[in-house]
Amino acid sequence: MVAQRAGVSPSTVSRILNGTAKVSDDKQALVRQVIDELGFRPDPTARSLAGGRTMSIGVLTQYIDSPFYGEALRGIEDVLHQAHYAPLFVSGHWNQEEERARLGLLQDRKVDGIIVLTGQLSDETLGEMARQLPIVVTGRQLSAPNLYSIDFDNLEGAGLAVRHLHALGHRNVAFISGPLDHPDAEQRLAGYRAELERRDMPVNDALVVYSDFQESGGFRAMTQLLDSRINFSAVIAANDQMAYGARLALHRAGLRVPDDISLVGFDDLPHSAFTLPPLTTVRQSVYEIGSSAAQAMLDLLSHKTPPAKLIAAEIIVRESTRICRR
Amino acid sequence: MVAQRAGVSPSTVSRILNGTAKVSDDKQALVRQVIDELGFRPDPTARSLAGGRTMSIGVLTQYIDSPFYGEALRGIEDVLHQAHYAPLFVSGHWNQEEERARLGLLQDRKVDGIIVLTGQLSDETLGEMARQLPIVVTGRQLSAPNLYSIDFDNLEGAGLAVRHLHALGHRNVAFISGPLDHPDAEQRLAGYRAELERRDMPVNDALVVYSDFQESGGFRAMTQLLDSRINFSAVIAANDQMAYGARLALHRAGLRVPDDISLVGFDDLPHSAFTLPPLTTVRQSVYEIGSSAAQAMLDLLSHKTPPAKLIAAEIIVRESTRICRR
DNA sequence: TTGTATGCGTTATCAT
DNA sequence: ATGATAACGCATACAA
Repeated sequence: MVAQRAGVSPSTVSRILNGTAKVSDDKQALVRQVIDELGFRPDPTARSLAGGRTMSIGVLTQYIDSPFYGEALRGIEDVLHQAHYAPLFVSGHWNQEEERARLGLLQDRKVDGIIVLTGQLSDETLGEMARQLPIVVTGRQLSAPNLYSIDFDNLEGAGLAVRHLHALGHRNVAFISGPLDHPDAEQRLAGYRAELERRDMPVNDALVVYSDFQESGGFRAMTQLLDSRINFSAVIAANDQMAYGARLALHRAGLRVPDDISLVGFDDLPHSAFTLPPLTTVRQSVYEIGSSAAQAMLDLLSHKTPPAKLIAAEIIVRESTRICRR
Repeated sequence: MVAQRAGVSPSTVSRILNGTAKVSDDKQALVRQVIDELGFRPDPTARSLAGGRTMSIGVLTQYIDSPFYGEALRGIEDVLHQAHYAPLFVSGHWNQEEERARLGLLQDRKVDGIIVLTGQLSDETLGEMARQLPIVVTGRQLSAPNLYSIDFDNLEGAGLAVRHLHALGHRNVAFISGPLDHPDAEQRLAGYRAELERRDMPVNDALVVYSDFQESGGFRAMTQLLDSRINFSAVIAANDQMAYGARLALHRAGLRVPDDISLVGFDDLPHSAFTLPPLTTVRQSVYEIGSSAAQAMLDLLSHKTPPAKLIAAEIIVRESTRICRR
């Protein structure tokens, strides 16, 4: 510790930096002066070894370049940074083994807590981990000590889409689902079905087709729907990316949106306001789920109980939907 | 070191783990066995303090959710992970001060090297930092000891776009540029101008309009171009996002793409194959710039000289361009 | 080839 | 209120 050039002991300096105990004002001032004369910066590495806290939070995402979760990462980063924590991002690639491995890496690096964005780990695994360090997880609804979960209101979101279409007079509404091992996909599909029943609209398994949340998958799904010759006047895609693909497939088939078919997406990606036609879609604040998750982590870290929270959905009506004319 | 339950000294274990020196095969085997009996994992935190290496590489990006740089992050992550390094991502938000601050954070955390994705720092600043630790930077062309730069061939990329349009008979080609303090923007514009001159096409400042690399900015830029009543049959946008916005503005103005106006973008974002019409665009492998940057960092770390590299561009011809019929 | 001793920069536990 | 000292978990220089 170069700062004992101030003529005091290392511990005194440490106390000043951390506010651990009272230090007389004169020494306080002296040390602070020496500190910025020398441009001294405490070494987080050593701090971790000694103090046990690394001031970093592990964040398990699936793909670091996911257009969907990207905003959540930003929310996490913003909130954490204010609290002088640094996020450590790792990717699980929707693969259980990889998720496990990366989580191990995070534990090795002694992160102070872990935020898990969805993923495929079992609730038990998460519960066990929570005994080691605080966990915040999205896309689930479970609670355990030291574990906090926060989720989108996917059910409501999908319901909103159906309601909008229903109000426009649509009755036969198809659904392009994501992969069912993906919690968001499963919930969105459930929300669609529930709302259909609530409104006495036809619930028909043939109206549901499964895909992969990608543009190309949406294209294939739409093609499949068209080929099946089933009757529908509107389609809901479980995310915007698939909606883009579906929209192109419709175009290739000579069908116009929204004149022939109404289309609604899910997520409201930045691009969606600029597609042709601009896409009607369900928006959930992905940024907010990130920032709330980070805030919850901060709460957990200071032994406060974070408030329960469900991120609201809203429907953004643009030009890809219109009154059903059949 | 619990592993001295194997009856050997801590140093021996350390040697085995790091391959620092020869160890007899029998002890080798014994220790390894004890290691995974105990499920022992070396603590990176302590390793850093003692060894001086943190096995982590700082990555300065601008926005963690940038649709453009996202793939680069993935490339970095993939390569680094194989070499047992972990990336530490921080965002500069296109703001010099923030970039500086975040870089400071990285240095504090004792990263072994830093990868800078573009940004606004001066070459000098970077050069100085390179005296402290290895730096890899994209979007510049500078060389200094311990500093490696890698870049897209933006000039060639823009040239490719012009050449494609020229071959289709277009002569009056407008250009929607990004902000000029952005290196990529500046180079792409220069490439456009150079190719125009090379082919004796009209170089007219009124054909160039400046924007912000966002969809909304592309919309405004296109509107501005249309309002100016200048004559052009094709437009190049300096990135795909602005092309999307421009495309919508064209539609609002009752102009068809490609029938009335040809449009080419830049970046080939995943969405671009699914827009209406699918977008002709210049592709550069962003993933590759990430992976190459990471590889270069690894080379620097092992005191090898990374090969000079310029990431090639190619034009992806889809349906937003066609023969000029004026 | 292997063991011993020392140090990395800080926090924490004692004393004082 | 402050200082001395141990400890964090490993790497490394040196000795054997």
